[in-house]
Amino acid sequence: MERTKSKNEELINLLGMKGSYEILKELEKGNKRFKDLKKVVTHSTLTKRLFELEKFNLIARKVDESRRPPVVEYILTEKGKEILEFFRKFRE
Amino acid sequence: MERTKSKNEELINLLGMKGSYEILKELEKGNKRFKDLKKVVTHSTLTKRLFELEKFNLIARKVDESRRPPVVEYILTEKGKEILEFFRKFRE
DNA sequence: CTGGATCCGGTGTGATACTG
DNA sequence: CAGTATCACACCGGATCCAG
Repeated sequence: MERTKSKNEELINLLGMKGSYEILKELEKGNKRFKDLKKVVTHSTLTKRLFELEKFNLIARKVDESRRPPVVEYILTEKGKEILEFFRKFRE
Repeated sequence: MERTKSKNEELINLLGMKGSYEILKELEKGNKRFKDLKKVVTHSTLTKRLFELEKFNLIARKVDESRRPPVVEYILTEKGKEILEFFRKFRE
């Protein structure tokens, strides 16, 4: 019964997890920093989701190392936009 | 932080839950009965998913009452097909 | 500010037993 | 055959504390 999940199925699981959709929607409005995204999801959940969303290339990290402390921005990728577009279709 | 989820978000959650994708893919091959679907997911999980998938009109139940015991078939709806189509796009 | 590590409680999952 | 009920367990999410 246990099967190895395809990349596709893992992506679906990720989208279903808490915070994923909220983060993507927020980034759609424009690039956001960690502290901004915390308004939308919990700290620990945010940490985990950001890591996974980046792994699937739905978001990208932009780090400015020249600043102290470094400034990190999260950006919605094209793939991320596509996914958001799709789910809009199923609104009623 | 806690918000009431939109129908759309609930649908995403459902798709991310265990068994949803497996059931839809299986029904894509043709109508299936409860016992057939058990090959794909656990008994208890199957019960829950079928109920929720039907609630969102991704699948439909067809019952033949004339038979003893009644024969129940599950069918993939148009909406269910659309969803499967989309996720195919994200294959690599 | 941007995380990581940990602990703890709630919830989905799985196995099993039971019913019509 | 097609479910329902129950219970134990694993895992996810939330809160808190720590670090660069």
